[in-house]
Amino acid sequence: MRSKDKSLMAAIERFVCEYADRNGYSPSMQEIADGVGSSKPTVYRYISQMNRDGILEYSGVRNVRSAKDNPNAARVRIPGRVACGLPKLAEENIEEYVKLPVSLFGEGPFYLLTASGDSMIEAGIDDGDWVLVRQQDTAEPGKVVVALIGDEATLKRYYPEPEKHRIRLHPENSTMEDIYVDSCEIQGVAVSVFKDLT
Amino acid sequence: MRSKDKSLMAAIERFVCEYADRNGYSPSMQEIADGVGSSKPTVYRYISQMNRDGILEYSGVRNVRSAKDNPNAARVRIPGRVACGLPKLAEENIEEYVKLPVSLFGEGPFYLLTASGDSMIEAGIDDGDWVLVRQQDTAEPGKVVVALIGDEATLKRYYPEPEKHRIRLHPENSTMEDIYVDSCEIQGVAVSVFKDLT
DNA sequence: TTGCTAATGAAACATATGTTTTATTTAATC
DNA sequence: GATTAAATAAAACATATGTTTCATTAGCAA
Repeated sequence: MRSKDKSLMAAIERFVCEYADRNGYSPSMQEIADGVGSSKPTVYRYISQMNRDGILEYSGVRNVRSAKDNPNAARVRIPGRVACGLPKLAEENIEEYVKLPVSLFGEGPFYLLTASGDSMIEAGIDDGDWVLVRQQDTAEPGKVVVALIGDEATLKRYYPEPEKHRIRLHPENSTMEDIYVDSCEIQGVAVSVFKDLT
Repeated sequence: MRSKDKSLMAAIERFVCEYADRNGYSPSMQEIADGVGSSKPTVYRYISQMNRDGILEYSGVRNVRSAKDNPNAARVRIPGRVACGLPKLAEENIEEYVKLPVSLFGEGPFYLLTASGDSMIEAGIDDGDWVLVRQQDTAEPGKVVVALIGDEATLKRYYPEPEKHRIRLHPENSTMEDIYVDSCEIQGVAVSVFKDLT
């Protein structure tokens, strides 16, 4: 019983990354085969397997990319800018994608919201600002989260109070009261604010 | 005597950029043709011409890219983060480059500064924030500019008062006084603030 | 060693893509 | 409107690329 060569897998992944990094586009099966000293069918089988395993993404001619090792830009989804601020993240609601440099904002998955209201002005989040949100369903205490309260998604600072079996959601606005909920769905953690000055 | 359709050229360039930005790889001739409502041979001829003209680079299957690398991403320089805030824009002082989507921040040339001090807190610019600056040596009244006062570069709101032969530089901090200068060198206009929330 | 199983690579195959040809259409000019 | 030259698009063509087939090879176990 033989098993597929792990070192060949690693070599393919490395070659794909380096080729894309150097040329800006993906290599062909033949080029990969030449690069790693194998044959086209073997590379094809490996890449198909690695695609199934999620190690890299393969979707047609000259389009194989490492799943994790994104170049240096994180893909950011921009949902339709709905007034209430509720992010509809179903694929069909995505208005556009942009890329933001990992070196400044870190790794995704991200989406962008436009902030509405003044509940977070003391955290520097004003009405109309863009908020870059890393999509995740948990958060560390004290982080600014996108929390689903009822049907509305809002930005609040997140303070779980497990000893009281509740969660405190803190608006960064001294004229507003904290909100207490038994539980809430976290849709992401705010990473950065983009404030237009023009 | 007819001449090639400039708007089709622009459409092809735009389609190529948007496709690449969205998908991460180049479109095929057919896809471009469908996208711009033309035919494959026509697109081929346009792209060949545009390649000769240096408008975009075409080098084989599924590899056509805008010559300006990626027009949907503006190249942004990040100078060394010097404490005093003075942007040293000589090429050798550039620490790194990042790319930011034109759709969010507009066209460059940009550079990034880290804000220091509290003179602009009422404009939402706090100590440690990133400030995206479009490099230019003039500004409209009321804009936040990077102004060189003596040897120091500072962020202030720009109010020329030509009738008094002076320029008023306004800190967005009510505890601070306006600064009046006869003239000052403008190094750029602040476009956006990136505020880290993590 | 022998037999078995799986991986491999050469070749054949299928498909996608790029390129050229050619007839047609379009727009400008007279 | 007729003439002309350029641009266009349909089709044919050529090539590159991906995919499958199949005989061979290589490893593993008894």
